[in-house]
Amino acid sequence: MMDMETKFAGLLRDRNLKATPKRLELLSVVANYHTAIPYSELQKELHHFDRVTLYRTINALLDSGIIHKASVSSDEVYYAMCKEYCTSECHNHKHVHFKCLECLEVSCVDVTNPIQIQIPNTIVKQVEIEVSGVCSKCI
Amino acid sequence: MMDMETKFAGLLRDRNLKATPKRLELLSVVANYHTAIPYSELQKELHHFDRVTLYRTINALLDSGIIHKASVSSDEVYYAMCKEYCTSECHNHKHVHFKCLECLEVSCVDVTNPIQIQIPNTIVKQVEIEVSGVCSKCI
DNA sequence: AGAACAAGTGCAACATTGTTGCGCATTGTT
DNA sequence: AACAATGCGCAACAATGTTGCACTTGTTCT
Repeated sequence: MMDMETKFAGLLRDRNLKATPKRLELLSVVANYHTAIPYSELQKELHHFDRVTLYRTINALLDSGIIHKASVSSDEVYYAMCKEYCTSECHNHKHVHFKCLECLEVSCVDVTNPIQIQIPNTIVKQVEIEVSGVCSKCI
Repeated sequence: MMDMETKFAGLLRDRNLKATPKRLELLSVVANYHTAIPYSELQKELHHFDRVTLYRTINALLDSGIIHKASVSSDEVYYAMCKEYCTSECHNHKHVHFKCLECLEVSCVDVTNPIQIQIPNTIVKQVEIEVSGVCSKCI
């Protein structure tokens, strides 16, 4: 089986991004974090990154659809790997973001039956759903 | 019929906030804007406010549930009046936020049939839905 | 394997926004 | 009218966003 690093390098090269050590490290941190990782945690784990490098690396990965952002209830920003193949134009997720109000963990939850939302006289292109509540561990 | 200013003063006093000219002016700007107002527009219309005053006024009104925030697709932040009676603990909206990708307007759209989301083994407390697409004017 | 080119990174610098403290001004009340 | 609680402007600092530029590194081509 292909190891993580090889897989990440492939993801990067597919999008014409160079597979640099910084990017591979950031991806490994994001991927190994059990849930969506808060920005502050990324900073902590990657404190040896220059602030600007962290900023640009995150942006590059967001733009190219390798990671995605989840900002539930407008406090801190969280990042997680994209599961499906996403591009800069279209982040296509069949999941919702769930934030536990107790432990503050944010996770991506797959939804079985796709959520249909129709708004009269409009074309709906993208739907983002952010749910907050209490997770199984905190009940 | 009660004029706007009197109505706004009532909203404020209900929540033990003083009905100051600044707050009344901000509320009138938010209420008279045809859709959800972007922060930059608030700044523009209220450039005679001190930066900190704008910040604290917005926060006070958010906290007390007189206005609410809509941040669709994580770019600029938008504000709109709360239609139902909200409190700091519970913003209770039966609407979704719709952002037109063409004209960039954000509006609150009422949904007729409430959206039910269930996640196994969790307690769902709040659901926020942000939709983007093309509005009727831009089709 | 090495050269050449395109892309990535660190540093410096500046802009914007968030946040707090404090003294003065204003509102709502007695 | 006067008092107390709250709101407001100013100053100051922190955090983050953003850009330019010089140096380094990954990738490709030979």
